[in-house]
Amino acid sequence: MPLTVSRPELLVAGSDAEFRRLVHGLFGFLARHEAIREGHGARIGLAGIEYTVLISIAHLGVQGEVNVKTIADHLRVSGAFVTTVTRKLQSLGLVEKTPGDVDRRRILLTVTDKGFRLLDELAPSQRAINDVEFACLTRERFRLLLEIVEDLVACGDRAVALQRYLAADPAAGAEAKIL
Amino acid sequence: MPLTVSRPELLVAGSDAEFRRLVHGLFGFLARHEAIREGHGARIGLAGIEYTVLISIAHLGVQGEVNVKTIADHLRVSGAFVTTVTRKLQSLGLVEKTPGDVDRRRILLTVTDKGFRLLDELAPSQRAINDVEFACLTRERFRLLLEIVEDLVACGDRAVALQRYLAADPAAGAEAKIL
DNA sequence: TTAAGGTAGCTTACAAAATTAGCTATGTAA
DNA sequence: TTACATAGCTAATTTTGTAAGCTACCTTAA
Repeated sequence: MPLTVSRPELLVAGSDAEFRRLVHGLFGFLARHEAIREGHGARIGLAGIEYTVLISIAHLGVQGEVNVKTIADHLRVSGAFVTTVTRKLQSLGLVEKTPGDVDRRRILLTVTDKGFRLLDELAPSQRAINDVEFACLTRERFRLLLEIVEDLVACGDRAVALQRYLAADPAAGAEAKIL
Repeated sequence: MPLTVSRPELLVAGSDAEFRRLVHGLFGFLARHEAIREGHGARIGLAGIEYTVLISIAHLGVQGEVNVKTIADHLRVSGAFVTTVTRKLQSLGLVEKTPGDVDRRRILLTVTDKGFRLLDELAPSQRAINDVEFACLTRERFRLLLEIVEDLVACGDRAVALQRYLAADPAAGAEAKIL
């Protein structure tokens, strides 16, 4: 098989196997994290994504106004989907949707008292489970990991941009060999 | 808002904001990685998941036999979905599906010459893009990150197990406070 | 100031992606 | 054998995204 990376820092004995193990590990961890979200939701009678939307509204609400687009961007799902999920949360009495005062295109999303009570109820087991999920992080590892991940996000953006550029170029294959 | 973790190693000035930033960053990076997979696929006329299945069959094939379940487990998708995608790849002449010889329930998946040619053709730009995506990884950071991620996967499994245990227990809320 | 064109946010209706459930065939162990 | 487990497939269902349309807002310029 051809190599999937060429930077020598990422090759071990000329092989990209370790590199691919890293990527696979990242996906594996995220899959577990999603399973745990699903479980948190189940504990309070919600689907994983419903719980995630609810707690996101609550957390983002601390720092400012939250509308449909805020949540869609934060969770990387479509706005239409946020419309659907928040309507369900509204019908359950956990979230309120009020037309914005300053900009009436925006729908202001707020968690109701009932919603907060539900999140409070969940918090103890959520903390216990998160503590186990991240038990392997020492203070130093936590600091390092956060730093690396934020750098990776920035590099990811640049990689997406490069890909877009190469896709536009008809002779991109040849060009890629030079890069 | 109640805290989502309680380990002091993960709290900064009594706040879990940095911790949540880490989790959000991990999801953000993976989203970019998926976008890049989509782009790799597009370059060879495949959807992202089709490209991913194709290259997974090729890579896993190096180490042993690959069947539908192998891929489903590796990519964490349902077996039924792998059935669908591999049928498409088969109809495109990129993958061969042959009933297993020793166990006739298993369907042996192999990449055809045409499939390998496609992957070879893609490889240069794939390498260029991956090099950019992971440009921020020094040798030492790569080593550290791989180590941390594999530990996190193991902790994730334990967290899922704890969650299952707490879900089964009616008085789990109280118990979680003690943990 | 106000009319016109453009943009942004939300929703509705529809389409696609992916899962679950149920079925058949094969393998395994009592 | 009989019973149970596993692999893959098909069909139905659920989940999520896309496209179109509506309303509200924001320029610009007459």
